[in-house]
Amino acid sequence: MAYWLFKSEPFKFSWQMLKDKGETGEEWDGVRNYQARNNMRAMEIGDKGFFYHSNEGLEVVGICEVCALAHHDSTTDDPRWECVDIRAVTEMPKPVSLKDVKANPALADMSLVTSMRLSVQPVKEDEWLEVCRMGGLDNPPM
DNA sequence: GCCAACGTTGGC
DNA sequence: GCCAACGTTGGC
Repeated sequence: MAYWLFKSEPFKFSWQMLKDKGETGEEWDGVRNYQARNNMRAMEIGDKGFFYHSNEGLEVVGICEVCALAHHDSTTDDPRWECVDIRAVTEMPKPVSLKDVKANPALADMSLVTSMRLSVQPVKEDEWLEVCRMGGLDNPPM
């Protein structure tokens, strides 16, 4: 089991929109970055991820999980690009802002801080637990 | 809206 | 295979 972080600009695809998709989830298409794609290739069914709103909000708003392994991205003919499907699992009782993450020394090495522009990031287990704690999730999905 | 960071492209 | 040019991302 591994942990990840998915970034999205809420006016393009928001947490609310993912929740509305229900159990079926949504194809995480549109990624055109090798590192982000490789992260998705490494994902397994049931892997959990933070859902982060970039540009607006700038906070972790919820937790999602991988419900389909990496497959061809239907929004392009280019065979290089693949994506997984994700679905909403639970909402953060208290969204965790980028500011809060940066202010927490325990999260100084988190990709969100060190690789700001990467849109699909790996998250370490201790980081996962810490952000869940900050978000008010007493029993983090694992 | 600006701009810094950084990934990608393409000429050589 | 290098590197300059260019495009995009994303915080501020």
